[in-house]
Amino acid sequence: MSSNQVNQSGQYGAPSDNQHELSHIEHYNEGQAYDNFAFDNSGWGDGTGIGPYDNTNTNYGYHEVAVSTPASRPNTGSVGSRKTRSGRTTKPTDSPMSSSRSTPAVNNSPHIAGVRKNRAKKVQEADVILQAPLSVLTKDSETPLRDMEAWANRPVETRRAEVAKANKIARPMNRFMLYRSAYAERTKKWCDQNNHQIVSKVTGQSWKKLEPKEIKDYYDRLATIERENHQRAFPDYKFSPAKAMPKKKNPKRILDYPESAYGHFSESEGDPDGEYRPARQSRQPKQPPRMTNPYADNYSYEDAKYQFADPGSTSAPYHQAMPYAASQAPMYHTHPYQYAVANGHGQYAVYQHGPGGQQVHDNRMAMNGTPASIGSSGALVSLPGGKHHELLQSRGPTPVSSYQQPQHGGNFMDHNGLLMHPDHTNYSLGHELQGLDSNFQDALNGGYDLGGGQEAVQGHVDEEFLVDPQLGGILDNSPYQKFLE
DNA sequence: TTGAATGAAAA
DNA sequence: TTTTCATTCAA
Repeated sequence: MSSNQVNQSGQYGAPSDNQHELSHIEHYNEGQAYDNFAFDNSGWGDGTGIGPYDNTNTNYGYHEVAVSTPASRPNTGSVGSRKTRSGRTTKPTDSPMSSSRSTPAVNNSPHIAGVRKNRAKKVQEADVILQAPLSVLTKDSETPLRDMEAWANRPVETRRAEVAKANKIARPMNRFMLYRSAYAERTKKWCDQNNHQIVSKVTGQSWKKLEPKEIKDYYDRLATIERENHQRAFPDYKFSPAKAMPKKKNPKRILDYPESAYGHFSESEGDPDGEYRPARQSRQPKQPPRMTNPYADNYSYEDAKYQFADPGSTSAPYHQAMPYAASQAPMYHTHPYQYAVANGHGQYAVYQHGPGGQQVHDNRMAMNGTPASIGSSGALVSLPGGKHHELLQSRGPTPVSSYQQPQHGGNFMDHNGLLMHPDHTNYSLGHELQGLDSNFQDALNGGYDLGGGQEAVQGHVDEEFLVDPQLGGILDNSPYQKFLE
C-alpha cells in the first residue's frame, strides 16, 4: 500500500478505546514489547500514518486526539460540513492534510469557572494524527533530509559570518529544532502544506510521541555538537532573552501596560524606566573584560556592528572588528582536533579544527560498494583534542530500546564512537564491519597525525554498518521492517 | 512546535 | 535555598 492513502481500515469508527487498543496490540505488537517507544495508541494503521481529525473532542476510539485549530489550518471546509465519520467514503488523496478529511475546529471544552491562568498554554496539536514517525512515513520521499550534520559542523568562520550578516548571534538549535529542520521540507511535501505552523505541529507530534529513541539520540548528539561549536565560535555568548512582555489579556480593554512595552521603544515615549527592552540575542558579560577575554578592550557586539569587509578572509578589518577571531583561537584550540564524518554514502570526510578554523578534508572513499544515496547522515565521530572528550569517547553500549531489538548489538553510538543515524543503520554481517572499520581508519590516517585519535578507532567494532534503507537496506531484523511492507 | 536558558515568584 | 512557573528564541 502506498504511503499516503486514505485510511481504509475502519479506524474512524473504532467503537471504543479498549477495543481499539486491543486491536492495536493484536495487530501491531505481535507479542513484542515496545516499552520504550512512545507510540500513541492509535497504532500504525494501514500505513497512511494518519488518523482522523477530531474537532469535537469525540474520540473516535483514539486515545490521543488531535483537536484541530482553525486559526492554523487553511482551506478548511465550512463548519459542520463533514457528514461522514468514516474516512472510507472520502476521496483518496495523496495529502494527509486533505480538506476532505478535515473539519473546522469546534471548541467544546467545558468552561471551568475561575480557571483561566493557562489559557495561553492551550495545547494545539496538529490536525493530522500521525500513526508513524516521520522517519518512517517519509522514508521513501524523494526530498532529502536536510543535512543537519553539516549544519552542526559549520566552521567557526561560517558562524561568525552569519553573525556579521544578521548582526546578531543566533541561538544554537536544540535537538528538536535540528530534527524539525531536517524534516521540514519532507514534511511540507508529505502534508502538501507550505505552512510553518503546520510543519511545526506535525514534526512536533512525530518527535514527541512517535520517533524512536534512536532518532532522538541522534539529534541529541547533533545538538551537543552544535552547542559545542557555537560555544567555540562565541565563547562569551550568553542567552539573554528580552524581558517578558506582559500579555495582552483583552485587546479591547485598556492596556494594563504602556503601549511602548509591546513593541519598539521610540526615543520620545519608550520605556522611560527601562523596565522593558526589545529582544536581544546576546549581551556582553557583565564582568569587566579580562585580558583573556576575547572581547577584551573596547569591543562590544552592539557597537561593532560587524561591519568588516570579508568575514571569511584574514584581512585586517575583519580582525579589528572581530578581535576574538584572532585572540580566542589559542585559548580554545590549544590542540587542533579533528573528527570524521561518514555521510551514509560509504564515504568519510575528515574535519580538522584548529586555530585556523575548520577545514574540511574530503577524504572520501568507497565503502562496501554502497551506492550513493539521497541525503546524507551516517556516522560521525569526534577525535581527541581540547576539551571535548565527551564527544570523543565511546560511550560503550548505548541502551537500545526494545523497539529496536537489534540482533547484533546495534548501538547507535558504536564502540568507535560512531554516531549512526538510525535511518542508515542496520544490523548485519561482521565482514561488512571490517570494511567500515578499515576505511574509517584509512580516513583518519589520511594525512593526519592522529594523536589520541587512535583511541577512537581501537576496540571492538560491533556488527554494524551503514545501510541506506532507500536502497533496500532494511533487513529482516529491522524494527521498521514490519511497517514498511 | 520542543527545549535551553533566564529570571521572578513561590515554597 | 530550592523549586516552580512563565517567557524568550532558536528554524
